[in-house]
Amino acid sequence: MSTRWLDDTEMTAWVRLAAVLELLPGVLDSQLRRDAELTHYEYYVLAMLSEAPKRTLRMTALAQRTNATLPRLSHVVKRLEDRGLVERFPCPEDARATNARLTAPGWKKIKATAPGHVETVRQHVIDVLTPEQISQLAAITGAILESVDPDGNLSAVYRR
Amino acid sequence: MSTRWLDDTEMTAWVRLAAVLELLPGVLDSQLRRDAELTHYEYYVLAMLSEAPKRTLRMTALAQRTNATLPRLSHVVKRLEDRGLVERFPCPEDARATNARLTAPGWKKIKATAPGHVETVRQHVIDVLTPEQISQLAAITGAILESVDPDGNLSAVYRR
DNA sequence: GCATGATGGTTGTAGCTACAACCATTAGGA
DNA sequence: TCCTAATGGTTGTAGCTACAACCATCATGC
Repeated sequence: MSTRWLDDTEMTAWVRLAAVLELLPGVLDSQLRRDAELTHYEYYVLAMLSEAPKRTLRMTALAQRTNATLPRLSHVVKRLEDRGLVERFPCPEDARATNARLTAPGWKKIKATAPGHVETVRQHVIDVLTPEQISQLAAITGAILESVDPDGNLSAVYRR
Repeated sequence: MSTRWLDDTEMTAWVRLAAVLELLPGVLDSQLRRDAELTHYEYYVLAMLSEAPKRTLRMTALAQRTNATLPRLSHVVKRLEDRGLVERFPCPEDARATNARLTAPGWKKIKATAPGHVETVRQHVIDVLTPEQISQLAAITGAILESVDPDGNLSAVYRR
C-alpha cells in the first residue's frame, strides 16, 4: 500500500500546527510560572475546580475536564495540596473515590492569576485572529478532537 | 485596568485549542514510540536532517527548524548519536559550531518511519478537515506563530 | 595586539510526565 | 454468599525538558 504524502497546502498547515504545538505551551507556561509559580496545567486544574459546584470535583471528573490521565492528575494534586491550594477528602457516596476541593488560598490564587493569563491568551491567540477565524478555529479543533478522543473519555468540555 | 474576558465563541475556540495542545502531542508520540521507538521531536530532528543538503545542518539551524532551544537539541542529538542515527563533527568554517549529520542507519530509520507517521497525521488532522479548513488552519497558525515568535528566532520554516 | 562582548554549544540538575504495577472498593452473577 | 471483573485512585521510576551556569571561539574597537 502506497503512502499518501501531503501536498503543499497540507504540509504548510501541518508544519505550522506542529510549530504551534511546540511553542505555544512554553509561552503559556512561562508567563504563569513567572507571575504565579504555576504551570499551565496546574492553572487549568485550579480553574476547573473554581467553576465547579462547591469548588469540588471527583478526581476522575477533574482529570477529564483537564484532558489528563489520572496518574498525572494525582501527582499534580498532591503538589497543589502540599502548597495549600487544594485539599482532598474521601467521597462520601463511593469509598473508592476521592474529591478534590479548592481551598480559600487556592481561590485567591486563581482570582489573582486569571487576568494575566487571559491577557496572554488574548495576545497570542484571540486578538491575532479575526472573528471569522475564531469560529473557524473552533470548528477545526472540534474536528481534530473528535478523531483524537472519539469517546470523549478525556475532555468532555469541548463538546457543545 | 479591567480584564477583557473571553466571550462564548472565543472561549469555545480557546478551550478546544488547549485540549488539542494537551492531547495531540501524546497521540503522535505514542504512535512513533510504538512503531519506531522515537519521540515526535526526535522524528522531526531526523526529518529535518534528511531534507537538508548532504543531510547535514549546524546545530543552531537544526534547533530553529525544529522549534527547540539549543540545550534541548543538544541533549536529544547526543542520545540519537548514541543510537547511531546521527553523528556530530566540528564545522570547518567556524570552530565554535557543530554540524549534525544523518547516518545511513538514520536515513533508513526515517524512510521506514515516515509512512506510518504521515498516516497518523492524516488520520487525526488532515483527513478530518475540508480543503477550506486546511487553508484556514494554515492562516490561523501562521498568525499565532507571528505573535509567539515574531522574529522567527525559532521556526523559520513556517514562513512561506 | 588585546580587551570586551557576542555567538555557538554543552553540561548539570531540578521538576514534570508517562507507563506500569499496585491496592481498595464496588457491582454483578451463579 | 462468594467470586470475579470493573472502577477509582495512588505510587514508583525512568526519561525528557527547562533553566542556569559554563566554556570556547569569533568579531569589533582601540
